[in-house]
Amino acid sequence: MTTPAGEPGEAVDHRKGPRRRGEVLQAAILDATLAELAEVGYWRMTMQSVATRARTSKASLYKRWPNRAEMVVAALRHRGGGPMAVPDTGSLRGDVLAVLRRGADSLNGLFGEAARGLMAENLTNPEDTANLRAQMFTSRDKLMREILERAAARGEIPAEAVRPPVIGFAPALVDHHFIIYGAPVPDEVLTGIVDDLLLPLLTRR
Amino acid sequence: MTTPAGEPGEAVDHRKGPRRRGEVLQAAILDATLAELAEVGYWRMTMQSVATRARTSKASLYKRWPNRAEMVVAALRHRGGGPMAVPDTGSLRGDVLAVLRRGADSLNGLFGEAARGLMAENLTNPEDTANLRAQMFTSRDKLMREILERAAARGEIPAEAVRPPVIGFAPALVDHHFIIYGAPVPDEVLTGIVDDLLLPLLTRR
DNA sequence: TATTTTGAGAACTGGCGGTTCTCTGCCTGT
DNA sequence: ACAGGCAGAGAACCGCCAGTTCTCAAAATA
Repeated sequence: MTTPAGEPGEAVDHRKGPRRRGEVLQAAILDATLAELAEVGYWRMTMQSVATRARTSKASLYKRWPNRAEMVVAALRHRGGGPMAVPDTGSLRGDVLAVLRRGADSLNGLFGEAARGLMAENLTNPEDTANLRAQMFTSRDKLMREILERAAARGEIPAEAVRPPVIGFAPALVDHHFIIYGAPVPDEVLTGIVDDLLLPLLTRR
Repeated sequence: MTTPAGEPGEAVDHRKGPRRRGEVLQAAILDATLAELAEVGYWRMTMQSVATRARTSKASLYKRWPNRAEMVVAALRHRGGGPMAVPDTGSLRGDVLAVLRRGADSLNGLFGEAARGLMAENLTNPEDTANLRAQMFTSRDKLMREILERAAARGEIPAEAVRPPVIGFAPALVDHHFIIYGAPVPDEVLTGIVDDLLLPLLTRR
């Protein structure tokens, strides 16, 4: 969130003034990307607007990333917010809700704005973004799996209930709600998924 | 600006063929839209390409619909394919699978191509398309509800299990798969949803 | 026949993605 | 210390498409 020179200031002609390079410039570009994303949203953000805000040129952007989508992905990664810690509330319900709430919170903010744009881009040319897609879901699935296995170890649910479709469907439904109805995803949706679907399914006998 | 062609300037009038109007023209445009949709897909279809294929002009398209999305919706409606009949296979599993398969088949074809494009458009400006969205889901939910209630009447499942989250989540998961992984949606995904999630959830005791 | 409506066709505006070209500041090797 | 080269700045440029507007003529109407 540093946003280097802040907002004001007229354009510094870096042909004369200090010229940034390498990491410094890269960071400035990514910060500008995040700022644009937050300020005008994915769809009003153009390569030119990012370049201008970072006080650099489009060419410098394209030297680093082949298109807007990859630049946005890099910006999100740059911001940090790595894989979330596995919650441990002591109960399956608490753990799952923590994961879903954290996911929903992300979608309600900057990440959601980006995700919305990237998803549309993905719908436009599905083949170009297969790896991005995979990468987005594996960490989440691993998280859910861990939670469920711990619940099984505690005896809260039968171990054989932890199967692939069960692992992924709760977050998928949150995604779906976000895609179809947009942000914010109400908390009732999350509790509904957990209490009406996931828990009944797992604790059946 | 200006450039009102002050002078006649020798117009090339090779518009000699019989000129269509009204409904005939409208139908030709919608057919051309469907053809383009099938041939090059939503994203390579341009207003110009549709106009050219229909042997008309962009102006005639914009006279009828404000943008590509609405034109595509009109084209799909023009093609027919109204609400599907409620399946009655005698078993809950059969009925639900019939609904899901029919939905998946739609997504695998022309409708899916259009839906992909419209969804991306929807992600772009969510507020402009709220009604379209609602219209798409209500009929499907009604269908599922009917199937579940019939199963409850047969005694296959407890009547109190038929609650809103349960009604909608199976088709939502099919959507999600389509959105994330594209078409075609494998049949194993459908049977997985039914056998690993929906049926265990409904028939638990 | 005279008039009105509507379609055809093309030019035009405006914007954006992406590329390329030139100029020049900054770094590095010697 | 200096030369050479790498890399960034800035702008021009290409292609593409959405959407608009203008003119002319064909079909409908009177």
